[in-house]
Parts: sequence; structure tokens; C-alpha cells
Amino acid sequence: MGRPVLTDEQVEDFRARACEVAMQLFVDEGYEGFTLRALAKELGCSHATPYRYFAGKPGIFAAVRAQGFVRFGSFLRQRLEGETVPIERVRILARAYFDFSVEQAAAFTIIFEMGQPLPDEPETSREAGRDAWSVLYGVIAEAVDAGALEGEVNELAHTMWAGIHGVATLHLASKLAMGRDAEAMLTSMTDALIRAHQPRGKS
Amino acid sequence: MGRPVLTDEQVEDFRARACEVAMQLFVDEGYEGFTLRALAKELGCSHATPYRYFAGKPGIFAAVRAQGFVRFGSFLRQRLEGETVPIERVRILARAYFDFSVEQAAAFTIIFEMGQPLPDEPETSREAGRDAWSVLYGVIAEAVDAGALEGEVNELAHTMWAGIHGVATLHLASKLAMGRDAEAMLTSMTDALIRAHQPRGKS
DNA sequence: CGCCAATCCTTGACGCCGTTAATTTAACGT
DNA sequence: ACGTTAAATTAACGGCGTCAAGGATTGGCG
Repeated sequence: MGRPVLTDEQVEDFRARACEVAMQLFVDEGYEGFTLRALAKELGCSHATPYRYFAGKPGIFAAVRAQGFVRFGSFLRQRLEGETVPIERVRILARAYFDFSVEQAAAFTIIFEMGQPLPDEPETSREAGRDAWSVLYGVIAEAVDAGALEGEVNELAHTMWAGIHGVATLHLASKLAMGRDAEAMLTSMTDALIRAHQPRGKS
Repeated sequence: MGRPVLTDEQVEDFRARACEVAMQLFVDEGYEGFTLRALAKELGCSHATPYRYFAGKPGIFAAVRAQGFVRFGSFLRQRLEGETVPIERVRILARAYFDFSVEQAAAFTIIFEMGQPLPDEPETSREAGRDAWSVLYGVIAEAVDAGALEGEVNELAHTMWAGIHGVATLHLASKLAMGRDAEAMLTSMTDALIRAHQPRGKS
């Protein structure tokens, strides 16, 4: 009795393509102006077709956010490749976090703004979020293990995260242009937080 | 030749009332679901009336943001009243900033997220923004003058701002619930940034 | 007093949106 | 070949932002 059935692969293909196009639309027009119908047009299908693959517009947002998380984690890991000195890895991570917020502003916005994750958020999204977090946590843990930083790792990682995140978001909101450029801000923040957690006996 | 003319006061009254109601709607349903027509209904007027007083929906957003800035500045100032010890004023300011982001989440979101200010943003908004900033700057400057903190005031103020802002926004995005509560995060951040800018010769 | 003209507000319309129901199209098993 | 059934399209509904047109309303002037 089965007649035309889509392969799981085909389904996943469509979803992936849709996410990619949606992300590009976010980049082009901001996620506020994102339109299901524009996505469908760009995809070359009817405006109701996406409903077979996503749970409406919120479903697409969730899917794109999950993809954004993955990109974020990959981006951070890639930037860290090749550097082995723990404290330098901390600085590189901070720089990568900030750069991502600029170069991939759409993805960054989707991840952190755009309202909190819906209750029906797919597990893949939370998982990807934990992945990005684990990169940050790992880099801090290494630095503490190596004696380059002092403190409770979890607290330190969260503080570092919030500090960098603050610089990135303020810059994104273009509230930071009051006489200081963002790069200098990032350096100041990183230096301050590293200095604050210096092992005792150094300036 | 003039016939029925609205007093400037009446116009300002309407604008103020509209802003107030709009803010409440933001609180109730989030600014994403905010609707001009719902505002009009709540105001008891026709759905086109607001167009006489605001430049469409973006105009209302701008007006509400300006009001949010004013509230923010007032909130910070009020919390600072009564405290005179410079370094304590820094801590109180941080706490006030964070509390505002929680207690007045709608206003906070309107100010800092919701896309950057439009190019035609009224001067009152930028002015109010500068006002809130000047509170922060002033508190930091006092602390530096009193010798409780060391560093270039502008850099220090920006760093402090970004750090607190990061804690507030991460908390708002409910990304902070990973084993640490937000209050502890705020304290960690404040302490770290104060420690990092301690005058030389102290732990 | 009665009209005029300027102002305010409402009504109605347009196009676009998200979403769902009905309908058409296409591919397999028999 | 054909009925069955998944997939996609089309059509429709209500609601949105926005704007043009048309009623109210009111003060000044003859």
C-alpha cells in the first residue's frame, strides 16, 4: 500500500537546505523581517511546503538556532587549533567568541537573542549549546590545571563567558561606540578577568 | 483661520499614555507579539489614530525605547541614593543594573535588544542613553578619584558596563542556569573586575 | 446665529503575513 | 492498469501595518 515515500535522507536534505537559506535570509534582512513565504520562494517551493518539514515558523527558528549553535562550536574549535599555551588559548577563545558575533552576526543573534528557546526546543539544540559551552569550559579548565589561572573552574568559566558576551552584545547593539572601539574593549575585558584570577604572588 | 487645535500638552499626554500602555503590552506579550491594533484598542481609539502621533510602528518603538532609557537612568540613580562609600556605590550600581534587567525586563530588552536604534531615532533617546551612561561613568570616576580603583576611567567604566551587561543578558536569555545562579554570577563578576583594578599593593 | 475652514479621527481598503483545509499531482504495490 | 496514499500546490481565513478618503468637530468671522 505504500506509494511515494521520501527517503529520510531526502527529508534531511530539504531541512538542511531550508536552514541554510533561512540563515542567509536572516543575514540579509534581519530575523525580524524573515518571512516563511520568502523562504519558500527562495527554496523554489510553495509557501505551504515547509509545513511538512517544520512545525511552522517557530519550528524553523528552532532548527536554525540549532544550526547556529553547531556553527558556533565549530568556529571556536577551529580558531583554537594550533595553539597549545593554555593562557593564550583563553585569549584566542575570547577573540573567537567576539569575532563570531561580528562575522556571523545573524547566527549569533539567533542563538542568544530572539527570545528564549521554546519549551519544545529539539534536543539537538540544547546539545549543541552544551557543546559550545564545553569548549569554553575546557579551555578555562586547562588554564587552571596549568596554573595560569586560579579559582573554581565553573565560576571562572561563567565569569569569562559573561564578560566576553557583554562586550559582544553591547557592540552588536552599537552601544559601544562611545569613544572606545570594540577591539580595545575586548582586550581590556580579557586582561582584566585574567588579571583578577592570577595565581597569588603576581601583579 | 485656525479652528480645533490640540494643545501641545494634550498631544504629549496622548504620547505618554500610549507609551505607557505599549510598555505594558510588551510586558504582557513580549515585544515580538506587540501589535499596533492592540495598542489602539487598549487606548480606546481607532487603529489608525496612533499614526497622528507616531511615525508608524517604528516610531512607537523608538518612543518606548526613549522612555525605557529614562526609567533606567532613574532606577539607577534611585538605588544609589544614600550610599556614599565610592566602592560600595560601584557594587550597588552593578546590582541595580542587574535588578533592572530582571524587574523591568521589557524595558531592558527594548533598550538593548530589538535591533539597533533607527537612524531617525529622536534626540531624546540618545540623550537618555547618555544620561544612564553618565551615571555609570560618574560612579566609576568617583571610585577612581577616591583611590578605590585604579585605571583609566573611560576604559574602566566600559569594562564594568560590559561585564555587568553580559551577566544580565545571559541571564535574560536563560542561558545562565547551568549550575550557577545569576546572583552569584553577578557577585563574581563585580568582585573580579574590582579586584582586577585594585590599586597596586593589595591582594 | 450660521457658515466656513482647518483639524482630528474613523472607516475602508490594499498587500502581505502565518496558518490550515481542500485539492491536485505523482509514484508505488498489486 | 489502477486504486491507494504520500507529497505538493492552491485557495482561503483572519490579522497585521499602512495609507487614502471621508465623516465629525470645533473655532473664527460675517
